[in-house]
Amino acid sequence: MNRPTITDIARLLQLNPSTVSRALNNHPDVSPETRTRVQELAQELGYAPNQLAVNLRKRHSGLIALLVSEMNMFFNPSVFRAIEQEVYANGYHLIILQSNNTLIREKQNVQICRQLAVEGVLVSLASEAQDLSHFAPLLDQKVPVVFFDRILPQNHSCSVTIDDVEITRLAVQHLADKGHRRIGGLFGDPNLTITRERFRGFKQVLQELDIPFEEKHIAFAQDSEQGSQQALKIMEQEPAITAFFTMSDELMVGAVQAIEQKRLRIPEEIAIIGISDGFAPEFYNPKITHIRHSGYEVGAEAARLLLGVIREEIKDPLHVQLACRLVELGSV
Amino acid sequence: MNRPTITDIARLLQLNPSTVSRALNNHPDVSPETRTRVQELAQELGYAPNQLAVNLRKRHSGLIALLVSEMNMFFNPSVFRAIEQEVYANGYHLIILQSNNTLIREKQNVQICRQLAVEGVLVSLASEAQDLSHFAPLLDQKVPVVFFDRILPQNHSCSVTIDDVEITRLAVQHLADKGHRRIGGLFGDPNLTITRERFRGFKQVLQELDIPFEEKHIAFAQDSEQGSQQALKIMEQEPAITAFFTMSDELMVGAVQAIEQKRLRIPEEIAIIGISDGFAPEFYNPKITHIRHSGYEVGAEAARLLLGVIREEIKDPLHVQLACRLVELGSV
DNA sequence: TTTTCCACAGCAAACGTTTGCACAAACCTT
DNA sequence: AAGGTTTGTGCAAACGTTTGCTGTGGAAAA
Repeated sequence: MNRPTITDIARLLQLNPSTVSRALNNHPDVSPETRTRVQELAQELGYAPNQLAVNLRKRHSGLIALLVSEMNMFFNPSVFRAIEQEVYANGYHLIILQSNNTLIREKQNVQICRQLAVEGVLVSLASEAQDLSHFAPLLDQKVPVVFFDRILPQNHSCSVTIDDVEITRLAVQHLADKGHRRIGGLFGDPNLTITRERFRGFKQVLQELDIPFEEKHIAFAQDSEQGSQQALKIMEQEPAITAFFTMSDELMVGAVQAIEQKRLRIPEEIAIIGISDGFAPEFYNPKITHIRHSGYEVGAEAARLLLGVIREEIKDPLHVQLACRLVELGSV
Repeated sequence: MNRPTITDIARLLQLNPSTVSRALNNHPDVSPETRTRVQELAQELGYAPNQLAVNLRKRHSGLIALLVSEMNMFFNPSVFRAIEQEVYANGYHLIILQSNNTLIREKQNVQICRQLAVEGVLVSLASEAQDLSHFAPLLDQKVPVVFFDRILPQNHSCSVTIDDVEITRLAVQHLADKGHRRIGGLFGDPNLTITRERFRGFKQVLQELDIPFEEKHIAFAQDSEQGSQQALKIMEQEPAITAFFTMSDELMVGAVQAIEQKRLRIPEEIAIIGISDGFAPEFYNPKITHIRHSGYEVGAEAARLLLGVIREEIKDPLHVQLACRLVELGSV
């Protein structure tokens, strides 16, 4: 037995499909009597509108796309949850497209968005993306786009990030307050704005504190494993290091591994401070002191902005920077 | 400037829309000459088919839905990645629906699937779901459904799980091999089949090993926090406990917290063994011995099954149980 | 009673594709 | 040269809704 359509209901009730449609949508033009007749029969038949037809007719899809580099355990679940909730609460559905950090996939994903007639796009850029030209197909069609987390500075759409310079300032300042002056720094993919900003912040704060910046104190790494190796290398080249700053949970995990491998005690022999929005700092003993920012908030804010743009409540590109705070645990 | 349609191209080329359609779809009925003429113009205009219209006409959406309780860091990212990749590689798109573990939301989500005419559904059940009656709307329409991870036994669709009894057997056996006979057990939501099965396995293995089962050695908890409290309670009621078995990463984290709070050393004073598919066991020092199963594999297998059913390559309900293995690290 | 207006329902077109069928021209058969 | 087949294209309907417009009957106003 096939799904009933509006036309089926119309036939059964000796009505015109248009009347049935209006009745179901509570259009004022239809009498209360027919309205209930229609709605009751619809209920009885288990009628559900064919969204495909509605979409075509209304020329929209009810879809919002999330373009993301990849799902990993460190950042995304909370961001993701926030986005899904916000999007769902507003009657849209979310479709996920991963780029695996490649530009080609990101381009394809943009095309997919266009084909599916998504009504808005949330983007956390692939690390390969050096500019935003591949988003032109969407922007040309006036599809609202909001960038978050991994963004590029030169964007004319809304964006949501955290204040990367401020975040490193908080971290390094805290280390300095505790007397550390030889500070190792572990940074992520140098292609990402987020990395560049945090690195810039790091250098800036050192300068403000009159601590000389040294190349051999810092390193870039793509993941935990590399982070661990780089941390080891730093400690070997400069045994006088008394503290590590790590710009992400992944790198923090790597650094702790290296420290444990060196059999150094935290915080007595070496301190470590990170940036986190997840559970990772709580896993360790002592727990890791870190600057906390909320992935959930980033996601929620990004989704809210996007919905605002879709509803045309927001006209101009807004660049939101979320605040964060120092969480003192036992690692410094 | 609006997006060009097939009709636009037809007009420009003095052709019928149907011919253009066929040309674009490489239908053999169209001459090579017109085919290239059409395709070149399409290229030039940046034509992309209106998927909404295609969907309506073809009566499908190209969408696969993922119904999941909620995104948390412990299980889902890897499952999720696998699913997205598999689904994407086969030309479908993924839409995510969270139930927040409530039955109401799960019912709504089923309705949404029906409305959007999704072509297949992957389900990890909400803990409130006691039966599968609310999936009837989908099954009636012959929409392929595959259950994974959190399933119910009485299902007539495909399912992918891990062998829960076997997994606990491996764990408890390992503890016993190391001489432990007073073993605490931490279990999750008792409404879930996964919990029941693991609990059943736990008792069964104890019996096989001639270890008496005691109520006060075990507890159920919904999250890390509760897990920690319950572990404390167990240790206080029964100080002779020498080992903990935890059925999930969340609970393992809770148990370790409790153990650290009691200032007991792992593994000298108390052992712990878990079940994991993630990084959590690696975070600790010593790393936590655990039974490893692959979330990625679960996701990939579930997606493959679903695609098989969609393509009608798989006719009968298949119940796949994935293998797992003991990973000996330092906690036992 | 006639006019005006409103409430309600129907008609038909439209959204952009796809596809079964018809048809013409060109190509092979004998 | 007549018939049959192939090749390429067009026609029109269909997918299930929504919506501007038209039209009707009856109530209210004159």
